[in-house]
Amino acid sequence: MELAEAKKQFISSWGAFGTHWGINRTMAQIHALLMVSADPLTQDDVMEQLDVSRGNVNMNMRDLISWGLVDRVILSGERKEYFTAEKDIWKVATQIIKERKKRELDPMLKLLAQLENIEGDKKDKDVKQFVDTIGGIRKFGKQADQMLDMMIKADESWFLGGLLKIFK
Amino acid sequence: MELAEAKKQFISSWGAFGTHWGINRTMAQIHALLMVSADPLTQDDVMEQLDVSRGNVNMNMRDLISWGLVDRVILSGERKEYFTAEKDIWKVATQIIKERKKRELDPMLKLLAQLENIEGDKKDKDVKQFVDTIGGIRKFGKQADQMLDMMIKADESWFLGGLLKIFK
DNA sequence: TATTTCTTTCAAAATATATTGAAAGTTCAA
DNA sequence: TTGAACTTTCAATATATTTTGAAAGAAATA
Repeated sequence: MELAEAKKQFISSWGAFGTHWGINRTMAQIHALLMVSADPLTQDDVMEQLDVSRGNVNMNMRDLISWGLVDRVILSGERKEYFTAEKDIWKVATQIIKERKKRELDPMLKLLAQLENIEGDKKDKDVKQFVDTIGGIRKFGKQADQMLDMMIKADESWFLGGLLKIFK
Repeated sequence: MELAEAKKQFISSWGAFGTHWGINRTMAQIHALLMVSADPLTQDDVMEQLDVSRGNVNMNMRDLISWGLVDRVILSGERKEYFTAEKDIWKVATQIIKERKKRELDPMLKLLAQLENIEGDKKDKDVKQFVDTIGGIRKFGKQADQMLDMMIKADESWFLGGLLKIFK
């Protein structure tokens, strides 16, 4: 397979993959394109290579920056802005974990804590089932939260090397 | 807060949460409803409590069953079908991991393996960047795959108790 | 077998999400 | 300043996804 063809396939698959995880296709594709590009790209480069509009690129690029996955780069002597993506996948993963935790897990845990304190007879089977389910989810969520915090602080070699031995 | 109000809030939040992870709102809400219901429910129960149509309930219920998160239950002497959800959140999580791995991670790893074998001069910086990025993602994906396999096989107490000590 | 009860299907409609592109905004060099 | 080069915004449009509901299908009962 040629480089150009392989790039296309990767970008397309990364886009489809993203849609299964609540990320819009174009955003995932821009991310994929930047990850496999050796040099920073301009908005026009991205527009051309992915065949999408200027506004689309601009908005999704901003979103990627807010996720901490893409950076603006100013090349000296150049007027245009360039964009580049973190290519170390461990850093990408921990960054995504960090953001999703902040945006989704933490608020969910907050809500669950509130819901656990409902009024009503704990002997009632409906009340009991509710409290048990919410309690179980919350306990699990808290453990996950701690585990993810540790992943964020750890470094890649820990994940690649050490972890497996521990699990055996 | 009353039980009814708390249930509503949980169902609504679980639905919103789902949409951030590529799961449609109604499917997530049905799942939430069944998780906090002490007894199995019929399609009509779900239609009424979530205020959605019969067809919608039917299709999403089928989907939940295919994910292994909901089971059909026949109550003896009853004509109607009932539905119930697994309430142990550890089992829910491992089931979701198992399915997503099969549906998404495994095919992605297969593709990455193909993409790594591109033709072209490895000295070329574009070729090099592509191969490096794809290789890094693949290596990471394989480790994640193994780690998730172990989680699937492990039991909840391992996650709740043992893991944390290991991480220190 | 006919009738009732319940389940499934799927085309059409409704809704939600993503995309476009032109206009407005900004920055910088001359 | 002016205007060329570049970026951002956002209402309108297009696309994708979800939902509805009525009709068809199945299964149990009389």
